Amino acid sequence: MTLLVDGVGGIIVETEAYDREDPASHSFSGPTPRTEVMFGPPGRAYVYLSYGIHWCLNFVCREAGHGAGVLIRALQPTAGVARMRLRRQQTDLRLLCSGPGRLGEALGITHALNGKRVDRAPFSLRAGAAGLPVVYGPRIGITKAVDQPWRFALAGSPYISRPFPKAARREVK
DNA sequence: CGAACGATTAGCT
DNA sequence: GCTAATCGTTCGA
Repeated sequence: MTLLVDGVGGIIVETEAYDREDPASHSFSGPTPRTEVMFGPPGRAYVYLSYGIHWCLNFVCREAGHGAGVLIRALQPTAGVARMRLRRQQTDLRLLCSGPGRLGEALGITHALNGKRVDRAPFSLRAGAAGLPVVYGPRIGITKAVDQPWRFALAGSPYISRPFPKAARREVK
């Protein structure tokens, strides 16, 4: 899909899934002031601060109260590129949104968007091409549940945050 | 109330 | 490949 925030964004090329019974998920230990949005209705933005520095964007998934989400890890920039370059102080297109923190900075994600519906302004979400090859493998930067292959990406995209292991699986979605 | 810990990135080796 | 930067959240005392 194509994700825009205030008209700025691109094609989602990398994501990770997090679920309630998942030790790597913020929702694992139940609702807290930080994670309560994850336990609300689906289709909302869950925004959290990573390492005290980076605002990261997730979409709340599954039924209300479940506590699942998808971390948006990378975009192929297509809209508002000049604005993203300014925000990121970065000219290389491939380094604009290739990682959840970079993406957050490029799209102007802050805590103010936490809990907002992703089908309303300032968000825009639009379906893109179907039938593209998807690779999946281990998630990045976690220490628990490392065996869950819940990182997904558009196969061959140069805009993902890190390469996949050689053994990564592939399927057509 | 204090301390440890990150769903990361940038910069250097 | 390794590490500092940096601060809200969480957990134990």
